[in-house]
Amino acid sequence: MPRTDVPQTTIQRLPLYLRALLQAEEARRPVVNSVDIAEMCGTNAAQVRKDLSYLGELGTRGIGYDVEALIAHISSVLGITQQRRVALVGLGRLGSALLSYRGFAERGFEAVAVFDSDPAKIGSRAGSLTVVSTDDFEAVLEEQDVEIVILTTPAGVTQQLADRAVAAGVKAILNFAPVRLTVPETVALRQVCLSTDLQVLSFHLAQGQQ
Amino acid sequence: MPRTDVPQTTIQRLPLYLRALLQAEEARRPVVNSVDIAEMCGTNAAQVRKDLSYLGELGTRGIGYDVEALIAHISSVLGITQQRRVALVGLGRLGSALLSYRGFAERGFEAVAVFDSDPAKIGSRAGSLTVVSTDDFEAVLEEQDVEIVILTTPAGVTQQLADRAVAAGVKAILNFAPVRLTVPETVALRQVCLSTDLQVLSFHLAQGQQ
DNA sequence: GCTTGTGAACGAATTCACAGCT
DNA sequence: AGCTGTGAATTCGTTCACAAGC
Repeated sequence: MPRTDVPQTTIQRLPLYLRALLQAEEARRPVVNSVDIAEMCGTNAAQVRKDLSYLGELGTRGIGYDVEALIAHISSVLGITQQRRVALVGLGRLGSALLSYRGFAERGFEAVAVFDSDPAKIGSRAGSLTVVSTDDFEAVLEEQDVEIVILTTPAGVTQQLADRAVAAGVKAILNFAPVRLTVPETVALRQVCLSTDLQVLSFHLAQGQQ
Repeated sequence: MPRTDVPQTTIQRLPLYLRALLQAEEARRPVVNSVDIAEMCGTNAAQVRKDLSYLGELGTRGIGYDVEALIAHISSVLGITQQRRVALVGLGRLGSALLSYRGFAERGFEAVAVFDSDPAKIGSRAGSLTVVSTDDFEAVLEEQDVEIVILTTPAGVTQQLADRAVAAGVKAILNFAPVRLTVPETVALRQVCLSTDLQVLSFHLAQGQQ
């Protein structure tokens, strides 16, 4: 089970494969082969086989991959067999959208705390949760045993909140604020920049029209 | 001006450099060097120089890069010196959040149409725009000369809307729906999957706790 | 002296092609 | 016969290290 030296790029494709497999499960297909998965994901079969081979010998030669077993295995590698406790910081429009996004809950991510600094929002309801002041950030993070923090806060305060989250023992951060965060090596960090994608598209437009 | 063979990875970093440069401009710094940019972006200086060298000889040896000039040049390569006309499809929570996101307007992306299929929303106001029925999709896309379509629609209808957008002459699509879209080679496509990032973080958590 | 721009070295990821199993 | 798993080949991207220029 050589989980450690799985290439970064492979890890990023695992959620994609998982989605394809869940579709196959939905369609009551017991088995799929690498060509099927590749078609559903927009990659090629060799890539799929190579990626899956990093996780072990999961297929059967001459047959393909057992859908149920492969779902279980990928879920296990991604660490989503257990619920992951998530806190959302910043209940603006984006924060609210993420909080109500079913895709998170479906993949085993459970929102257990919502923070905001706006007194008008503190104490109000957000889904099944009550909005908490960022004054109580560390205390609630520890109390709720939060593993992942999602930041949708204004750029200026985000690094500081990240630092506090790290100090409170949070081990993973998903940042939507348009700033480059610095965190210790031991903390996993993903930065999502929504306007980057538009700019990349714009580049291709500029190419196309010469 | 060898814009064509700029590596994909470099293109993805250009928005990052641009943001750093805009910060430097804000701070009234006339010149920055590759070390400065690297620090602001969390990369290394060699990477910055190599990336920028793909766009031409933009720096001055012994000095660095002129902030204003470099902003202008990167903006030009990214094709955001002109306004880009964008349409949003699907005015759910995520759609609303994106519509009100200042980061888009700041980078030259102008929302010129908003679509939804919900009769309750059609005709209502969204920012300065009126929500239009997807029945009128093609007509309005052409009339408004839309270049980029952002899809935040339910998975099931998304491919179909993408096809219609392509048929209406749209040349770039940003897809937030959790489906893999198929579009012609000539159309630029970016897929954003919000739950992928959480799953990648979860993988690292699973690693950490062994 | 300082900093860019870039060939060359290196490393990582993808693709190929086929041996090995069912 | 069919499909996986994987070394080998290739492509792609990053980093090094230094010559060229201010």
